[in-house]
Amino acid sequence: MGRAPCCDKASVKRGPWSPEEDELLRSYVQNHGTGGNWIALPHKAGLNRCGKSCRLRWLNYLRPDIKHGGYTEQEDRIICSLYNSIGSRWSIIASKLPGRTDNDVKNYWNTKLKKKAIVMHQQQQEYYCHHSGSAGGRGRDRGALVTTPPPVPQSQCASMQPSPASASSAVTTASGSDACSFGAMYTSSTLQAPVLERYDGAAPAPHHAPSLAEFSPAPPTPAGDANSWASTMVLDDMFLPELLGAGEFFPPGDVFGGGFGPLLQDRASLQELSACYFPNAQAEMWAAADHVKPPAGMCHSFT
DNA sequence: AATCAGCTCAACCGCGAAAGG
DNA sequence: ACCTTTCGCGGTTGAGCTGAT
Repeated sequence: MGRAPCCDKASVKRGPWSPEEDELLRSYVQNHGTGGNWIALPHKAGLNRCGKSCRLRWLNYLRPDIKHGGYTEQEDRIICSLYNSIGSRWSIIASKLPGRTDNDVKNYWNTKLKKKAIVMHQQQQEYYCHHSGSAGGRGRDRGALVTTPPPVPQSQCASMQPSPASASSAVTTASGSDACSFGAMYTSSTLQAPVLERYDGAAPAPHHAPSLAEFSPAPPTPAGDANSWASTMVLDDMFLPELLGAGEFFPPGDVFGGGFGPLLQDRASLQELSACYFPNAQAEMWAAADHVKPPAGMCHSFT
């Protein structure tokens, strides 16, 4: 037997909201708040709507300070960076983007950003396929902890496992293309069987910023080109630790902490979030870097 | 002008988690 | 400890829009 519906779907209005309904809901919430009970709210507000529908309408559309459309390139990068790190945890991603809702971010990703990222990934895979003999050099000489995926032949793309990010989600429905796109970036299922490798090459120059040509699957493309943008976007995520200097908390080059670096307001949050979503990887890092101690009281604000 | 395909995004659905009795 | 109710989340759907043919 299935779960009882939250309301009688036959008797409540469904579909698009009218301006009158919007005004009713807006004025009620502004005057009375939600009262902590969305189920009872529509009746009190004089709306013939399901409580869940009211909640969704308020959160995604009527709430003040909501921004619609007009995503900046920085927001694009944040979304892609977080998606790489934690997968489709849209509420968390949206919480790092003031004025954006999880639904909005999710739609934006599904309709626009994903395509850009896939184009980038396809280029990158071609590169790895053609340079598989030197795959170990991916991490480059940065003295950094990085995940070290084996080169992924394009023919294996369809059968790839979900990325670690997707695996971290309770609802894992990553499509083959998604898994292919992002699994190949940070593969080897860090959550299930962490494989962290330390590269102990020559010490890098301080704040060494890898050039796109050094890592890119394709020759640098003209500025403004979509592929160039996509490549830069994801590559930034891998090297964000350097950009933000997160090495004090995380071993330099850590892709997990790095992805969140510029997004969180303080480094404690950065560390906390990383530990919550990648406990195995975090333990590895603590073990590998004796100057990093696991703090008490993890996962208060992100789970 | 008509038709079609692709895209966008608001809204819905169902599930797990959390809260409360 | 258990059950019920509610919340919050992520995936999916479909109506409307837009551009191509």
